[in-house]
Amino acid sequence: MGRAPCCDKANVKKGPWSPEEDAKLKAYIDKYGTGGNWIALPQKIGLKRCGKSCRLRWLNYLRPNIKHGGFSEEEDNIICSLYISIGSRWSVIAAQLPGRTDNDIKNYWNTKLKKKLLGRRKQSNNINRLSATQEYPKDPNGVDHNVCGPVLSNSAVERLQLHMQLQTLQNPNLSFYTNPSLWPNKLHPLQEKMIKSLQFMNESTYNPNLIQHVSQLGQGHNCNFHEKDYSPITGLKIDELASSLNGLPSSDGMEHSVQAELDDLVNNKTFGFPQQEDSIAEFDCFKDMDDGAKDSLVWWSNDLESKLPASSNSWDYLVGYSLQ
DNA sequence: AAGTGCTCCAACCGCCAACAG
DNA sequence: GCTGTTGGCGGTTGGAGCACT
Repeated sequence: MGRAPCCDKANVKKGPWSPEEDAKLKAYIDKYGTGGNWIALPQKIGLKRCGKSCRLRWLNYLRPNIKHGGFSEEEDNIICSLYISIGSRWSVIAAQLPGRTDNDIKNYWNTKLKKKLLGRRKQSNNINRLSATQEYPKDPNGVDHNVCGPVLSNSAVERLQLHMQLQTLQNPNLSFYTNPSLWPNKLHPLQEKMIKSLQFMNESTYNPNLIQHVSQLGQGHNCNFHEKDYSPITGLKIDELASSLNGLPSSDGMEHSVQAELDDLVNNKTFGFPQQEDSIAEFDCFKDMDDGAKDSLVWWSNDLESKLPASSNSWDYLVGYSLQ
């Protein structure tokens, strides 16, 4: 048995709001406020609308100081940076943009900004190919062991792709993605995984040199890594690379929740990598590692922590950091 | 001019967390 | 602690308007 509906669906009007309905709702709220109960409000003012619909109409269109359309370049940058950092948490993003609503930002992102930043050509095709055509071997228990394969979620891939473009635009010489001299001799399996994911994305944005570099490193993932194999990419935006990997599915196929990501970020924990050894062990390809190799996995997060000031445990810092 | 496809966005839907009783 | 109600949120849809053939 499902939950009771919030209103009598048969007796409520749906669809676009008329000017008269808008006027009624606005006049009432201006005079009395919402009364703390949206569900009861439409009855009080004689509107045949669902309370939720009234709330949405008020929040998105009728309340004062709402801006529609005409997003500035600065707002574009903020939206993009926050989307990369925290994903589709539109209410959080809207809170950083006075006068904008989450619905407006969501629509703007989905219809314009995403296309503007990622480009339309082949994006959907390649993303779909990535998610729909890849098949991974499973053991008899149905567990996917191919965690070294290109299995980033669409959201993670999209955010990563955006991130690459932004960083490359901002500082091509210091971008990990475009500067071969900054690549380590041997990539971490997760780095390889990330880059292999990019092979399925828009050809206009991934870096062929990087892909070639990965190919030259060999196809296999023996996962017998040693500390010396991972030269830290000194001075690079390792934090950004690591944060781009947020959303990696764990071995049970469940994606890291965005809330958990944000919590980790604001609490100055790892960027995309679990610090605890137990958590690392969840990745099947880490199971055969010796302790030293496991220890080497934390260099991304350690490097990040060295970059973050002690006072970075705040949302403001996170936003500022992502906008750098 | 008519048909078709695409874009945009207002509004809806369903899930979940918080809260009150 | 349990249950029902409400608010809040993100994903999705429907349709109006526009562009193209």
